[in-house]
Amino acid sequence: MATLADVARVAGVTAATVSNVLTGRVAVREETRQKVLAAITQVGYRPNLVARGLAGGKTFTLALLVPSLVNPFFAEVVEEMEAAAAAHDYQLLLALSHGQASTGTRHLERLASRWVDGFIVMGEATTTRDVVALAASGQHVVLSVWGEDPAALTLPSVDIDFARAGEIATQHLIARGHRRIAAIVELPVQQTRLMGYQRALQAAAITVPQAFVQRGDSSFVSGQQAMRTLLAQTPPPTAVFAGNDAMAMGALDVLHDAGVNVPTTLAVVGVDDVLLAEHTSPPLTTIRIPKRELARMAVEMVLASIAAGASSPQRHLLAPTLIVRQST
Amino acid sequence: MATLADVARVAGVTAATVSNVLTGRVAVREETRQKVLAAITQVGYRPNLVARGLAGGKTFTLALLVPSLVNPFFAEVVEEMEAAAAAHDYQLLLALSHGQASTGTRHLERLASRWVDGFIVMGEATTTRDVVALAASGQHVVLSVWGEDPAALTLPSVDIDFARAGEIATQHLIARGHRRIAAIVELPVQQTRLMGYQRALQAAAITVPQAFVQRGDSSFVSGQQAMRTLLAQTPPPTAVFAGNDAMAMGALDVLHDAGVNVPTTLAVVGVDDVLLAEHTSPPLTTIRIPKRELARMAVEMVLASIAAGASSPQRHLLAPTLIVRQST
DNA sequence: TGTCTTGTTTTGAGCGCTTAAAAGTAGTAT
DNA sequence: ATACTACTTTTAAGCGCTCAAAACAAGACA
Repeated sequence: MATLADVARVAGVTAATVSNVLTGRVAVREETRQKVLAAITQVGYRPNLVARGLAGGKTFTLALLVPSLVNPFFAEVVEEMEAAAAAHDYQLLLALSHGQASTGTRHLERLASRWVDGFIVMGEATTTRDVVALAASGQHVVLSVWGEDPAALTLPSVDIDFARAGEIATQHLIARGHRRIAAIVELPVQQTRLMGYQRALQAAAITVPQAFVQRGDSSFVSGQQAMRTLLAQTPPPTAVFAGNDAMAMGALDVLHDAGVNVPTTLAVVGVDDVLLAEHTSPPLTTIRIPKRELARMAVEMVLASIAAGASSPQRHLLAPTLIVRQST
Repeated sequence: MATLADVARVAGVTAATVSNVLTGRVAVREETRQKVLAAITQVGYRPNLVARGLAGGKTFTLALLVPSLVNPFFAEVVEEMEAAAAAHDYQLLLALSHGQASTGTRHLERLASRWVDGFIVMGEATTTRDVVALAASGQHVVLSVWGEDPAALTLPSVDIDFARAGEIATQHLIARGHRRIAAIVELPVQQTRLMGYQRALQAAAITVPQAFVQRGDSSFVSGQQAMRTLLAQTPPPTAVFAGNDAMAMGALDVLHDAGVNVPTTLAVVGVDDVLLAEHTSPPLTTIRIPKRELARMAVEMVLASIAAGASSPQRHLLAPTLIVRQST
């Protein structure tokens, strides 16, 4: 691989001049510039980013620590983050905790060895203690989808207003005339959605039996089970708010098999707006999460933090929107 | 951030000695070793991997170029690759082509600036020309899920035997007594699956009308459309081989709405074995792709290539397996 | 003709680490 | 006491690039 020195030799100048041409930091006579440019293409020079990183203290790399890619939510957000980073000529170093905070911690330790310019840590892929320590050590960290940990409040973050998601979903059901509204949520992960659900009910002065709140684990199967339990109650609910689309789809499946008409007899609303939600029968009413905005904002925030040299602990809360289809 | 020199000062030795303790390349007296180790924890030293990369010529980073993460197949494979890489203390630099080969090319160019020790390029995320050039320039490249391009045959690769997938799916349908077997495939991407389908038919001396081969784009919706077209034929097929599960699910959906009994009147088999395949009604018979093995092999292969200094152009073809459920 | 400017290029140090070779430091054989 | 060995540690030269400061050139000005 050709180096700066090679280019310099061919162009008959010094390495510094070539560097000046490349960075544009210092003016270079046009004639020399052309000579250097010609030499660059002649020897097929490509800058060594490692050397540049060492000399300049910047690697143009962002570390992204995420729990998992099997979860399509994260997969989609990561996809967008990559695009956003690439748009700023940044590369993404991907680290997955695979659902284990200890794995996330280990990754963070390796990454902290002055590798990357900034960190985006999502979905509690490690402990709050770790990220706070990381930020305290002078690294640029942005949190995303981080839940309610008060210790994390000092760090910049961009989150989804999941309480609002639960609230507008439930408000929608109420507006449709429902009063016996059940919920299927995974706790503690979906705690805030549940709170939004409860807030909406309270605002409408509606009370529901304790057993109307069923727990799931965000999977299709758990949605099925919860729905069966809800159907067994007397009287059963006339509407169900599911914490995510997978569980909502499980519920739809059970209702279908049980011959319960959706939405006439029982309405269902989910959260996520996954691709398949449009194609269930009936098509699923759901809450759309602004994943793209989430991704872009997170990237912009770390980059801004890096550019500014310090991070202003801004906290953004992105609002979800209701997508009405035929399940309500 | 503390440096080697800081540690050296505290331990009362020279930087080289600290380096020797760290790398273990040269023996160090036990007493000195302890002093150095103590100094390391005292100053909270973490090696600067950029500097190490520059000095040692190895960055312990692998570049992963993939078309997209929205496709759950890639998401899952990337997840496994990350785990495999991490197990070898390697980090993954993620680059997505977002379905555009030109984007992939651009990524490759940046990455080639001596950044990474090796490359894994999947799903034709760039042109074969690019990867061949990359390998020719001395980089360690492993291809995966690369289709049939003869120009790529010189490069090491690990692929899925998709022809075999189409074949065993079709053989399964034939064994179930079907003879009027249709196919829904995305071309050219799923060309090999189609070939496997045709091979199985031919081996059983079965001929089907031209119109039994329908094209889709791997989406749920395209599966629906293709299925409607197939149902309109007289006589319609008694079995359908779909190139992936999403299209198979679309087909199931149409059959369900049309009141066609599955599998009695019409059998359906997909490819992928996505999580949801187990939960369709009826549960989908499909072909499972060994994603984990694919991921692990790809990583092992680049690492082996890096370790050896040269790449042996091994080509691995992983066999898929039939998962029989209730749709056939 | 000598001194300033202004514009352009070079010098040289340094980023933090690795590594081969040189220099010490015993301990053992002669 | 001297020469050899076997260990340990240090020296010093990079890896490829950036960047501030110095050096140089040449035209402008007095």
